[in-house]
Amino acid sequence: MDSENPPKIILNSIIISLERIYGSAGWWPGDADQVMIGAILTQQTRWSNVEKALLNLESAGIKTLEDIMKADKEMIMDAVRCTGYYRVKTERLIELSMFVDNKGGIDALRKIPVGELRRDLLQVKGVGAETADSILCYGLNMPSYVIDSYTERITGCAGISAKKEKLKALFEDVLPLSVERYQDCHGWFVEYAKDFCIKKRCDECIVMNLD
DNA sequence: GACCAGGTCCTTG
DNA sequence: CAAGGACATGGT
Repeated sequence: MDSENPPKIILNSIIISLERIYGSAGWWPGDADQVMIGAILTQQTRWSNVEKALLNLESAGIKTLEDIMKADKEMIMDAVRCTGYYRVKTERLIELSMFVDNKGGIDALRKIPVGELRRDLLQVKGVGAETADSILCYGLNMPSYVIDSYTERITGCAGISAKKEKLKALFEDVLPLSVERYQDCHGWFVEYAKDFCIKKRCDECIVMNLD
């Protein structure tokens, strides 16, 4: 499409179009604990399944990472079964909980510089780039842009052939340094992908029809 | 019944 | 490094 234009120009056009369609909306609900738990559970799974699992956990009295550590493992597995990969996800929840506990709790995390905390999070088994950035951006309100496969698909479709790591840098370059902005923008890409890239076809795609 | 979902880790070439 | 498999349930 606009493949002769620089990536920054293309990305700006997409973002402007998406904002016009979706406006802003609190896209990932919940406090820091709920976001962190959800960030693990949503791996390779629909959000509706995660919502069920979060309710299951709550019914079992598990609402925080601290609760995860104290809970019976079988109890956690039962609650998160509906998100798939429930054995590995249970282990990942426990790993993350222990990490946060070792750091002194969530309030202590907020005092760590975002780049440093991101590196530390990536050391946790089961926490990859997207999960780490989701935790930072939506859970702790720190400016770390989240790239997922939808974003890679949409930008690729628009002629930006960068992989996830490069895309993160590109988005953070183009967007103003604002957590709210990062949160909204990532949400737009996911909503857009769900609305147009899957059910509908590419000829209806704004990305392919930028003016 | 096939195919995909708001990934990540581990093993191979 | 890139590619391929494993992890697993639920919805269309």
